[in-house]
Amino acid sequence: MNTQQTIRLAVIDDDSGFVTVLSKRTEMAGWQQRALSSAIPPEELVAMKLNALLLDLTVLGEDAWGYLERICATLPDLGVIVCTGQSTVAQRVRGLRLGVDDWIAKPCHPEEVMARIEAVSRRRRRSRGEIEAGPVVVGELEIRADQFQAFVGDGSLDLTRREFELLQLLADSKGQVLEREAIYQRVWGYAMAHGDRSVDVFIRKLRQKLEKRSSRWRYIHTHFGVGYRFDPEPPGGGIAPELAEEASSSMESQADSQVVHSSFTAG
Amino acid sequence: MNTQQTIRLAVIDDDSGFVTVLSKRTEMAGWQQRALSSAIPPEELVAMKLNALLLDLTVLGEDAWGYLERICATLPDLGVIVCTGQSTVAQRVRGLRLGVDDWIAKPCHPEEVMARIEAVSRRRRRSRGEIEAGPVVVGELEIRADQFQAFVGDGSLDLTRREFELLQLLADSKGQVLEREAIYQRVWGYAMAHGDRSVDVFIRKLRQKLEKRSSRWRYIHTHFGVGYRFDPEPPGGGIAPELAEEASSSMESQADSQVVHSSFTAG
DNA sequence: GGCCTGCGTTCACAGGATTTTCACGGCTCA
DNA sequence: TGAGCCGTGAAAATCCTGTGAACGCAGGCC
Repeated sequence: MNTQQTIRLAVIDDDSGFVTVLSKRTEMAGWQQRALSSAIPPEELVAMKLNALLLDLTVLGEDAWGYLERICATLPDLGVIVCTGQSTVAQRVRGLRLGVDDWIAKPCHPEEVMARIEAVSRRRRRSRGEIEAGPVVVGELEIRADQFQAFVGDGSLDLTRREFELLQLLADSKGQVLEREAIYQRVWGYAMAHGDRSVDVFIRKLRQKLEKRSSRWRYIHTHFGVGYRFDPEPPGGGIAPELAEEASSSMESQADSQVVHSSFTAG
Repeated sequence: MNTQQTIRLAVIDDDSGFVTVLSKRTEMAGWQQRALSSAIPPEELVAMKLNALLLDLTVLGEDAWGYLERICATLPDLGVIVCTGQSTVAQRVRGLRLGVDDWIAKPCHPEEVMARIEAVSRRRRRSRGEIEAGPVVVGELEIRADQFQAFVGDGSLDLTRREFELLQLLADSKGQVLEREAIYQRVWGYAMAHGDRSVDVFIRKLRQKLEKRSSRWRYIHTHFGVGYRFDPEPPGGGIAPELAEEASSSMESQADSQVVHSSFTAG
């Protein structure tokens, strides 16, 4: 089950011997490694699309904890591994609670460091779902990821990049309620800032382009206080609004909630 | 967001001193811990619905590696942490590559062990796109934490956020009597003000949406002067005690029918 | 370079949905 | 039987979402 994965790794460490030895091994393993001599803003790390970040606390200097915290908050999907020569239990606990994934004591063997990076990165396999397959069809909607285009019934939708990625995510998670934070995380690639309304705005744009008439939204449903759910109503959907409420439960049981929950058994 | 996560942990270790100390801390943190003296089949672990498994390799004896491999294959969503007194780099690398998430050297500080378990669970959860656990099924009720949705028999319940979180807590504590303070603490995330009736109001809302009208409530039972208990079975003495114990999962039986009060660490 | 255009982001506000509070009456238990 | 507790309906307060519009930025064009 352990398919070889290509890992994009950045190392922040001034111990050039260690970095050199490690980079040789990672290169042999086919990883992409980037050596950084000092801390760089989390925003720049976002652009690097890393799987993992290995850093020596001593390089960070004064604001090491603050930096760690910003990193973990901004890039919750990034595997963060700290290595230090000396550290106390309290420090390690603090770091791990802050969001660090692993904490290694130096001196350490490159092979073990790599194994730990792999362990931490294993999760990436599934999280950023590989979405290359054939066209996705949901109701009257058809999404062609390869062509970067979506079609609804008669014509093609003219979607911008973000709109398309959002739609793709929604359609890919048909039937599931997605939290705003999760949407933002997966479409934008980093954590949502407090008070950010971008998701809402893009949902509106999508709705405008996607849905015909608007007594009730047809594809994108709001879950108050939570997020949004993408689900096409049963075809032929001429339910009168006042009847809809009565009918909804039985309706949904048939069409709506065939939502497969493959959740636990990933087998 | 909500409070810290409740972790369901099993420990396979014969070092009773270590296990005892750890269990005290985990209990204080509100985790559910189960101590096992020897390896048990992966299938039985599945039933425990664990977040994490902490094990000492030496307890496993001969077939330690085979057992580890089976565990990791059968329960890909379980966080596995190995702790050993002595180990070589090769052993650690082998374990980590096999699917083990973290490898800790003994002696180790309980607090750090817990922090590492948290880190591993956090990561596991993220990898599934914030999926907490598989669908929880209680009687005719099914709760999908990942989707913020609950289904009862024929259709899906339309629950608000608080309602859902309350239901989730209740179902997760099936059979236990929960004090109002404890409920409030764990759903709202902070202490309940004197005279606050919010819990009662939300219990009513849940009952309205959950239960068919009948003389007695079917799922949520009131314990006068104490709180509420969630149980699809008839209250008190519907089934014989020994059967009841058999029926509930082994993890839950230990806490079964005992009052849980608000001994939660604030913050 | 300067201008135009399209895109993504941010802001403010109104309308609604949800949550909290309150009052009253029925219920439980000593 | 009485005091305290719980269920309930509804008002009040709070919070969330939909929406229009403005802003800043980058790329294309003259």
